[in-house]
Amino acid sequence: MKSYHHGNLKKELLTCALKMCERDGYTKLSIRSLAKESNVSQTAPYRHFKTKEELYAAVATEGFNKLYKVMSKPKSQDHKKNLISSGKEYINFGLKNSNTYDLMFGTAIADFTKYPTLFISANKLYQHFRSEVANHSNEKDQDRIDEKSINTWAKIHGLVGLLRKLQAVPSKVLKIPDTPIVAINKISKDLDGYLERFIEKI
Amino acid sequence: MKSYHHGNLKKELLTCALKMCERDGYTKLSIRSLAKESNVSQTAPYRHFKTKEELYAAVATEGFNKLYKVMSKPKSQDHKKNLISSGKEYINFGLKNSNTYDLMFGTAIADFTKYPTLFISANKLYQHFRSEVANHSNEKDQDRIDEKSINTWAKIHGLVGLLRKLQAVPSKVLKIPDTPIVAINKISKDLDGYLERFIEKI
DNA sequence: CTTAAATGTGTGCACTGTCAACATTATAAT
DNA sequence: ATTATAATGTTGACAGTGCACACATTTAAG
Repeated sequence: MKSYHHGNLKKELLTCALKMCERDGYTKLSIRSLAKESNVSQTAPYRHFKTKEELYAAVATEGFNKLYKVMSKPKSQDHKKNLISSGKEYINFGLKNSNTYDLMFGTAIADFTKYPTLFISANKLYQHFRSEVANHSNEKDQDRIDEKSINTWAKIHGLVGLLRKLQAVPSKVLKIPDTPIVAINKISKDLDGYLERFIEKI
Repeated sequence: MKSYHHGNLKKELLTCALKMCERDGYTKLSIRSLAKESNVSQTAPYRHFKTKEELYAAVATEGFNKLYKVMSKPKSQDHKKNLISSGKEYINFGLKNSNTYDLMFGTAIADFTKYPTLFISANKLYQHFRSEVANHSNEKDQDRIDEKSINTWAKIHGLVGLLRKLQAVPSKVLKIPDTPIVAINKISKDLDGYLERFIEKI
């Protein structure tokens, strides 16, 4: 016997959306399918998410919060190790939650500043990351810290993109020479060593 | 007086699709709107592109060819300058053709190997880029060249993503402290210097 | 206790990808 | 040259989509 009013629909929609997004990709996540999977009428979600982009933003926010959580786990005193560990967590997140990752770092949400909570969550993550870069590089100049942070982030982010292409590709392609696939495949087999080497150069 | 058969519809659809993709973004590029804008019936494009993804692949292929063209322009004997110039061309392309860029490097087309011409075009671009990295770094070991290529590409690609976020954001946000936006804004103001510095470290 | 706000449902519109049936034209086989 | 066939175009239909509107029910504020 269910009541007319759900009571906690927004939260339930959100967790359901997260699950669906990760399962099917955000392009398949529709407001209607979300409603159906939550056993609620087609237009009920509109009471909680005014547009589809707002739903996207909510899912992405959760993503940033999750990623922040794993990247800000208690760390050692070894700043280099910390940074490497964070890098690994980031890459791992990008590979395991690749559909949510798309939403967070793709172009589905053009302007983050339209969604304050999303903006804040994303910034919190950046600030944490930046502080780790600062600690490791032992730098004082703020501009240099900024640049190093951007450098490092850009590279890890780019790497995630490439590793995902690798995942998508049928395995027989791994042997076709002169493709970026073989190069990235080599890296993926020694990700730890790779990270070590490139953090060295920050 | 137009005849029943168009004669060269495929090519015309493709150029029209390129234009529409760049103008409105690939999410807005629908087979039906493409048909309408080409003054042809709703389902006519299906004779030339079996699915929407195949249309995407065709547009992306054109994108890779264009990018290859600008990156492989005749160069000097100075390998470092060449690489910097290529990097600039890449970034410029990503910012000016940002919607096509999404299609080329995003996740709209999961598996490139399903579309041989696309796969070939993308690989040709990579090979050229890789040769420039090899020339500049004066390296012989193929694995190292691969890694340097991936490094460099990942970083430039990541940078393009960040610069695009910057473009999307309202200008007043540029001053909010502790955001990646201010950091990337600083870099964008001296892109040449930035590229110079980071190529130095390859 | 009444009234307004919040939250749910149902219906409808314009759009989408894709398919099947059909019309016309170009091309290849005889 | 005629004919069969393949290529290319049109029409109509189906299910799914975002979203706006009117309506129902419940909650909360006065």
